[in-house]
Formats: sequence, structure tokens, C-alpha cells
Amino acid sequence: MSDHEQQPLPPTSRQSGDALPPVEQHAQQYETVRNAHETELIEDYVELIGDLLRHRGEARAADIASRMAVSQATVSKMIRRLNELGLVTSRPYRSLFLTEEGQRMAETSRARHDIVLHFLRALGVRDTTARIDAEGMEHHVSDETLTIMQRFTESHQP
Amino acid sequence: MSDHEQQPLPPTSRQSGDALPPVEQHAQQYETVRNAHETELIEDYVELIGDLLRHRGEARAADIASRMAVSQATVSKMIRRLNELGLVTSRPYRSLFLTEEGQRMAETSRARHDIVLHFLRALGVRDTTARIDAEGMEHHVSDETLTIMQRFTESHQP
DNA sequence: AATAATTGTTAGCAAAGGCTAAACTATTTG
DNA sequence: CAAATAGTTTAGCCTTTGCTAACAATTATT
Repeated sequence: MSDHEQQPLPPTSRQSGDALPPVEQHAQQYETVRNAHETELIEDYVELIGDLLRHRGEARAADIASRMAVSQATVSKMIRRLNELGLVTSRPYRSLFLTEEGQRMAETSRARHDIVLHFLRALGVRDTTARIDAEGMEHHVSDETLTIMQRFTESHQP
Repeated sequence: MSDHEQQPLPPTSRQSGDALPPVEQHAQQYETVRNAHETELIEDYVELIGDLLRHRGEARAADIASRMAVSQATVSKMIRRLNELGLVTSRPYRSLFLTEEGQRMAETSRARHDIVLHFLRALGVRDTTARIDAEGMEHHVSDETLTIMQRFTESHQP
């Protein structure tokens, strides 16, 4: 073949045609995203259960199903998984509750979610859009970026 | 039962304990995220193939495998899918190429990716972190937010 | 040219996350 | 309190995205 030498990356950035990152770094980017995807759904469930408990006092499978726009069967299966993971406790036909660990996860997720949402609003994004974007983005924002977003939000609303 | 009335949502926002959005809106948030997930991987492949073609002149399955940190078998299977979707053309043991449609998709993805990446850097996020975050975030940023990010970036680097 | 190394493909397996249909339990209502 | 309605669970199926192992083809080396 040919073209397999490592191009000597320019110091830090360029405009549109940013050079390809070195293989290991590139690989790590994708790996991070894949890992995030594995926990993402779990976190969404736990976060939603936490929200329902907080705002309604109970979290029923049916509510989760309609709020997630998914069938009840899917929710039921997922709850079994959350159970196995030690995140929720459930008795058949009763409301769900979060374990200690579940509560911690819900708390963390909600905090991230809020930071991203408030940041987007502070940036000037409309509320509805901000909510949709935040839902998708929250699992892909590093702690570093989160901190920066938080500072930004604070300094942009009196 | 009880708690099933719709709380009269406060005007628009609150601090940390933001009220639950109405069911339909909430459902739509999750649906949007699920839909994004379906196209995400496809877009990542197409974008990477575009980048490889642009920077190296060719895109081989082996390169994709190492840059994505997945097995060659996985890449091979994926290429078949991209083929069926009419996004790439491939002849065994030859470099891949993008179809017209593939090129459009690669172009769009790269543009989004760049906007998010440059925005994060302009915000003050370190390069390595920015790259990881951008990779995860790019598929979840609406056009509205993208436009805002772009404007922000422009006005924050002389 | 023969062999070694690299690259690509195929087959078969597993886990995740959806779905529908059917069965079961609980709650509400006539 | 019996019947109807609403909520929950289970079974069985499908698709996607990964993997490993075995095999095939191409390219590089000696």
C-alpha cells in the first residue's frame, strides 16, 4: 500500500479539515461513546423513576411507559434488569423504589441534566429545544465540560 | 390510587426541581433520542470514511476497525449494511468509496462535528476532552442549538 | 516463485432493547 | 360483590451491534 505514515499533526487545531487524531486517541473517543451508550438507558430510567417519586410520590410502570413512549412490556423487562443491578426494589403490582445506589445515580443524573439544560437556556436556546437536546447530550458531557457549563450559566443570569 | 392529576406547571422554569414536562413532550424527548441512536452509528461510519478518504485518499476496513476499536468482522458486516443503504460502494479488497448520498451525509456530519468541537474549545474545554465530548454530543444537537454554537464560536475567537 | 503477513469475509453466538399477544392481578364501579 | 377496566407480567419474536474462530484473498518479502 502506501499512505500509512503518521502525519505530523499541527500544534493544536485547524479550521474545517482538522487532521485525523492519532489512532489510539481516535479509538478512545469512540470507545467512550460506546460505553456511555451502555449506561445511558439505565440512567434515564433511574433518573425518571427518581423524578416521578419526587414529584408524584410513586413511580408506576405505566407512567414510565407513557413518558418514555415505550410499551409496558419493555418497561417491565427493564425493571427486572434494574432490579438485578441493585438499583431499584419492586414488588409485583406495586410502586417502584430506588435503592441507595439507585438514589445516588438518580441524583447525579438529575444534576447533570439540570446543568446541561440550564446551560442551553443561558446560551439562548428555546426551552423546548433545550429539553430535547439536554436529554440527548447529558450522557456525553465530561465533568470538565460540565463544570465549565455551570460557571457559564452562573455568570450569564443575574 | 391517587396522585394522578396534572400539576399546574409553573410558567416556564424553576431551579433544580424543574417540574416534570407534560407527558407528550416528555415522550417526544425520549423518542428523539432513540431515533438519534439509530442513525448515529451509521453516521459515524460514513463520517469516518469521508475523513479517511479526504486525509488519506483511501478508506480500508482495517483502518476503520482500528480507529473505531472494533473487530474487522464488525466493520465488514457494517459495510454490507452501508452498501444496502446506498451510502458506500465497495469491492472486496479495495478501498471504500462514498456514494453521492454518502458524501452528503459525511459532509453534514463533519460540519456538525466541527461546529460542536470548535464551540467546546471556544468555551474553554481542553482539546482532548473536547474531542471526546464532541464525538458523543454531535448527534444530539439540534439545528437551532448548532446555529447558536456557531455564532458563539465566531464571536469568541478573534 | 513460494511463503509470510496482512486484510477481508463468513458463520455462529450473545446481549440489549424493542414489539405484540395472552394471562394474570388489582382497583373501580355498577 | 361481580363485572369491567386498568395495570403488570410473561412468553416469544425480531433487529442491531458486538464478538471469536476459521477460512480466503491479496500484497509483501525473501
